[in-house]
Amino acid sequence: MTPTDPISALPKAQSMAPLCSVFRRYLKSQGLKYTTERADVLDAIIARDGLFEAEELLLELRKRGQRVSKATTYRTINLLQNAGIIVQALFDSKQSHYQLIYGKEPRDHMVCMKTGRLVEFQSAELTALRNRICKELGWLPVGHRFQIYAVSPEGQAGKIR
Amino acid sequence: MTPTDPISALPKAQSMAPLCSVFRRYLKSQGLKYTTERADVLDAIIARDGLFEAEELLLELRKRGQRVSKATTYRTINLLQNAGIIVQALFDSKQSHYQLIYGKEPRDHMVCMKTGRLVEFQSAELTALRNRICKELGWLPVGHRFQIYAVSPEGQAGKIR
DNA sequence: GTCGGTGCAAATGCTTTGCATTGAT
DNA sequence: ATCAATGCAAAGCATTTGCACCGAC
Repeated sequence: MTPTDPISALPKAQSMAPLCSVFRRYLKSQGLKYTTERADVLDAIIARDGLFEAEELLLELRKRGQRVSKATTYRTINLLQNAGIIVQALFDSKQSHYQLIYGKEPRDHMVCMKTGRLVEFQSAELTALRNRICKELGWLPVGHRFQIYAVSPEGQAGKIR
Repeated sequence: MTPTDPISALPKAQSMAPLCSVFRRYLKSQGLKYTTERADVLDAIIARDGLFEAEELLLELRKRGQRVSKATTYRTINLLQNAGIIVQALFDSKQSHYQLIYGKEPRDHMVCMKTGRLVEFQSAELTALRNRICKELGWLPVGHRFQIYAVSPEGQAGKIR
């Protein structure tokens, strides 16, 4: 798979410029403090490397023996959104789902309407199209979210339902 | 604007095969009843012809002098989702937003990160890309949701903030 | 030493539900 | 006539907030 492939496999762990310093810089710029709790939340997010919900983060933190309250976790999630490090993702769910996005191509999602299977993918073509649409309208692209609803091969085989 | 345009203007009111009969058929298939309340809710949705929230629907219904309770409105919204007539749309909002989708090309959304302005658009290219991605992976496309985050011309001009 | 941060528990607000009554087929 | 639908009010549940104490800079 090459970068020009419409669909490129996801690297399992994408090593990044230190995210924590990005967060620290954002906090400083806002006159806010970089606390251990906030660092712990970001670490837990990095450890998951994929979609997550607030409740899952709390579990991850507990598992790591890091004690961060529910309130602080939610507050930190909001800060990370403002910092442009994470974004909301996934429709059709009661709880908010988030994904790490800073410095990455957006990861798009494909959901099977029969089995519920969720697949992440990346499409350089989609990003290019998004940029073209923005350019035509005079907007400056920042990011996007793309979710496909479809029926997976298993779903078509009628193995479920 | 032609159908091959990446961005085609939205028809102001797209006349459709009778949506109510689609709904009625779905309800019958589930052993459910087509009540006046459910018809009223669907009518109100058709009248809006765009994004809406549950609360807005209630107002629309009141305006039309149709008395449907909040509970029934929410219940009908869920039925319409199951029937594939409406879907959820838009991230980053506390309330769920829905859009009429049955028999239409999906309408995509572009949100300005400075001013909050929301623009709807359609892209045939995007649908084609979606179909291609599905085909490559052996999935059957059903629909999609696409939301662009960008800065509008006004936002770039710094008129806000 | 100072503010801002944290944790707790209570509050909020959208959405769902239980139950007695009403109504579509 | 029957069985599901409605409306109301109460319950649920994810997320936010007020406040007293705590800790990073």
